[in-house]
Amino acid sequence: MTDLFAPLDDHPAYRQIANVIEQRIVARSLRTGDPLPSEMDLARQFGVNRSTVREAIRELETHGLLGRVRGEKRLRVTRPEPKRVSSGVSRALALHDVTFLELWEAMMAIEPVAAQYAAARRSAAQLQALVRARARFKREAADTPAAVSAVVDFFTAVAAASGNQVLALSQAPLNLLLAPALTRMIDRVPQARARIDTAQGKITDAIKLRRSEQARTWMEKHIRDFKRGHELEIA
Amino acid sequence: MTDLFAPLDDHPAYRQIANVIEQRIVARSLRTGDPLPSEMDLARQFGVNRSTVREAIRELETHGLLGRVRGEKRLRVTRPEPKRVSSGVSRALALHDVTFLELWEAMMAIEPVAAQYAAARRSAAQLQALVRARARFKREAADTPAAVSAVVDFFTAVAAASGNQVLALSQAPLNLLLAPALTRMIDRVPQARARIDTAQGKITDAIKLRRSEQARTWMEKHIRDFKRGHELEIA
DNA sequence: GTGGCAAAATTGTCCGACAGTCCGATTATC
DNA sequence: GATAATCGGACTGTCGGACAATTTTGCCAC
Repeated sequence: MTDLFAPLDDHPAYRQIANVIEQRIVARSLRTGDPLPSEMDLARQFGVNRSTVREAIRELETHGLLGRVRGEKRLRVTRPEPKRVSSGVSRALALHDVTFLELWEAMMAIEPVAAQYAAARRSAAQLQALVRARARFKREAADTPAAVSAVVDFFTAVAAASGNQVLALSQAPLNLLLAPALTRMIDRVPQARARIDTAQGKITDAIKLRRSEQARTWMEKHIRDFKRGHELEIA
Repeated sequence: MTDLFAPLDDHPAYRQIANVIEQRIVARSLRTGDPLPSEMDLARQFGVNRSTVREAIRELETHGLLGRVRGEKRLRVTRPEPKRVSSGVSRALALHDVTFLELWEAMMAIEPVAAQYAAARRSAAQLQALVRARARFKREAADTPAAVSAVVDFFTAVAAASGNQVLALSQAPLNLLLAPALTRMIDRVPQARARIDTAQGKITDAIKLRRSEQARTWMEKHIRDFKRGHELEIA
């Protein structure tokens, strides 16, 4: 049944090095903001060639664990930004051909809860961001890509206002997947814009007034509307 | 407010190349399973050195867009596996110092919904996986790391059975974050194991009998228990 | 301390090389 | 004829060295 011998996978050097550095970062022995030693230095320390170190570094860089502040040359330890991480997730999901229904169900699970916590915990600045995203949607409603981007920003702002990083990071990939679906929908369903505007208004008000239950309920209605819109669109 | 001009970041060649290949993959012009041309070939096509190509390839490899089947030498286009993707997310979250409460709130949003859909849609095989994970927990309850891993597997099996890839992928990082918290808790709260066992039993039964509402309710109770356990633990 | 400047260090890219290994074709064996 | 052993080519992982462009650093004058 169970194999007697596990296949031994040889880790190439660049992967081993990446792992070692990654563990240092996760263990906080290399802390956020610390500059990384130079490539030559690392090569010396690990006893490998600089090319090998570079390949290892690329790995960590794409994970968002290393990065450089603009105009600077040396790499520093960075905290992976939600935006970067979530774009990877949504690309993965896109490649797995997720259906609109799958996306919708996940949104239905997350967004209302995020709205609820946002009402309870939003800061003034977070409310501001919400209001701005909403204003932008009103202002640029005619320009489809801009309008869609404003909707995405609105959701992002709600998630950020929830004060819960896990929710925010779980939600972020959904936005990126929503964008294309919403783009199609918003152009083909005439009443879509008005309904989005209404819902965003109600949600914003509830969050402003710290009415958790209302925020949650309106977000639910809002998301439900997306499903109706999608059904109208494909009909 | 918004800057008029975005700072133009000069993309190094290896990043540009990575982007080009990535777009080909996302656009499906390179399809899953296709072998990638050899490094030398790519270098020739892009007009750069092989070292540069290699750095580009590392990026795509860590994103899970490229990989190789064991024992094979050439890279192939791969679909990013949830496991790989979610480990990146959870590492990001860990580095952002998420609190137990944040994690718990997110679990509370996702897991009950996943259980509900699982009851409605699980296949026989998926139910099997669930039952097996549960059995493993009972069997290895004494061995803390094994028990924790069994709990994680149980949650993963529920999410998989939900038939919703988005939910599954949103849930996966939560598991990885849960593990350390659960490890501490399970050892310090005597009744934890019994309560987990009860809850898993109820959830499994509900999913087996396709009782969506019951599955959801019991999962909610189960997750709530984690919070109580955590409060007991730190008390 | 501040500003300016030249030297040293660092990154991005290139070239060439070599051992180990995988693959395909050819040849040897039953 | 089918299978097994063999061989050469192709490819990857790693190495060493090199060079232009740019950043960082050390130093000096103010």
